[in-house]
Amino acid sequence: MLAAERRDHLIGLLAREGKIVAKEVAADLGLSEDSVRRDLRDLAAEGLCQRVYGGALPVSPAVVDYGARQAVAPDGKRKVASAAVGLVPPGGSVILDGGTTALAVARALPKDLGCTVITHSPTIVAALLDHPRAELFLLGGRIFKHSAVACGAAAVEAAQNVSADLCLLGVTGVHPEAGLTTGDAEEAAMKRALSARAADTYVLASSEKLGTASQFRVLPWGEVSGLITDAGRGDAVAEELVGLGVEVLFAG
Amino acid sequence: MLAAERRDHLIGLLAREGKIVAKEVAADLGLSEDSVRRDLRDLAAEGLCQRVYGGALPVSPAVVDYGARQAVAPDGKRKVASAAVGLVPPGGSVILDGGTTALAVARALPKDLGCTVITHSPTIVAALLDHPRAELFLLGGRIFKHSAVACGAAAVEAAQNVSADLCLLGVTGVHPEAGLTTGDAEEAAMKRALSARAADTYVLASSEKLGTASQFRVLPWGEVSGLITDAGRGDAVAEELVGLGVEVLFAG
DNA sequence: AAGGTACATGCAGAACCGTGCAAGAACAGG
DNA sequence: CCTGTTCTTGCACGGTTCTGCATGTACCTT
Repeated sequence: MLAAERRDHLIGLLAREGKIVAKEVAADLGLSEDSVRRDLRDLAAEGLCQRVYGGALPVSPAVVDYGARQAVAPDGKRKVASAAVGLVPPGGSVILDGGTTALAVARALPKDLGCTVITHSPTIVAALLDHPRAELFLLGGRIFKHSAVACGAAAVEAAQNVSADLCLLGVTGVHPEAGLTTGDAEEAAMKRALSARAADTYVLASSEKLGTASQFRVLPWGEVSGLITDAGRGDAVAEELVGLGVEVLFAG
Repeated sequence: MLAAERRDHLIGLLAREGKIVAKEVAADLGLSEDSVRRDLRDLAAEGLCQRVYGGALPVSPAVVDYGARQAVAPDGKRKVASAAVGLVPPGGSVILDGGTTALAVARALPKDLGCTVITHSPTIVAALLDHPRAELFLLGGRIFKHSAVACGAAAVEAAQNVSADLCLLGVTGVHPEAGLTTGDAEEAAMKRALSARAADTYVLASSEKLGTASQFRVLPWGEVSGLITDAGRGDAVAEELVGLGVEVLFAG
């Protein structure tokens, strides 16, 4: 048994079983406990495991259930997200808004898609860390805890320095007359700033938002390229928007 | 069952069930009540649970998952983090670096502490979203996926617009001659930029980093206010640093 | 107040750890 | 092919830590 092979075995064991007992492993592999202990010591020094009395534990016990804790988006948002992913130009750049629908888009992005994602949401960044070919650019600023995104003057200013092919915007209200609205003035301003930096802006609108309006206007219909919704083709509000000349993409 | 594993189990149990009955747990795990009691005593001494007659309760019913979150950081980092939290001036501002040790600091911050936290790490932001009285400012820029922080020219530039009372810096190498080092040039530059914006800079150095050096220098000893480590008072490297005039805070 | 339960402490045996050392394997250079 | 060096491995040893039991005390319940 090669030393490196043994190390890999230990790491694998740790991931599978969640713990390592030096004595047991030594017996299994038919070598001395000293060697196992030495390996564990080395791994711990590299931060790959946590050495404890009797064996070792993963650095973070949470890794075991990591996969399970990814909450699934409601069906509607997932449909909208899938359709939105289709608009992202491979090799191009996209500005992703914050919010749960945009997060669904991030999660729906193919893992090996090569593109630049610009966002003011730390959550979106976290969701895309494991996309090796995606370039991430984070817009900083004061954090609005309510929606966990950067807003305010600094964030708007940071947005002035980027541009992109596409902007995917989440809103809370989509109304034929009121236009696109959201519940916070700062957020509305930020969304405007983001939209202004992209060639095309599409709005992510799961069906429950159609026909509703919030307090602060984000954009009038004239300044968005289109709307993505999971509402059916017969939906009254959607049809009204089509009548106004809005390009509506029916997802699902 | 490993001793450390048992401790984690207890913490998890406490978080899930809200209480621990020593007798039951001992029977469940098939070991003596003495061991369980000893563990509970130790946990209570670290402030991770409240010892009561018959078992244990969470330190505060409000923060049921506090202990569980603390548990994900290895012991050394947790100690360093606890000591670092003591340096944060209430009502003041602190620049928090990225990395697992800094994350441990964020998690160790009292939930109702009123202060301004400036960081280039989306992960840190996420960890502090549930601190209602903490003001968060995120420094944006190109995301380095390896360590999940914003780096590069834009991030350094963003840092120029902030200042703080304290900067808590994580590094990968702490060496008496080589100074503070890290494995990436961009990150090193970013750390320098952060440090320059704070009145005081303290380095978070869990014991396994003492005496090691990485490729890129972050700062020489003259430019840091002090170092926080969980190494013992007799540690050779720590003592050498004290001899060099570095203020070393022994957490423990 | 009394009985039972939980607790802290001390102790002994066992398990575990780090270190030093020597034997052997792998390897580079002559 | 031989030789010296380096690295790895297993063993021995002294020290540390853990564990269960016994004992006397503190606490809760009735």
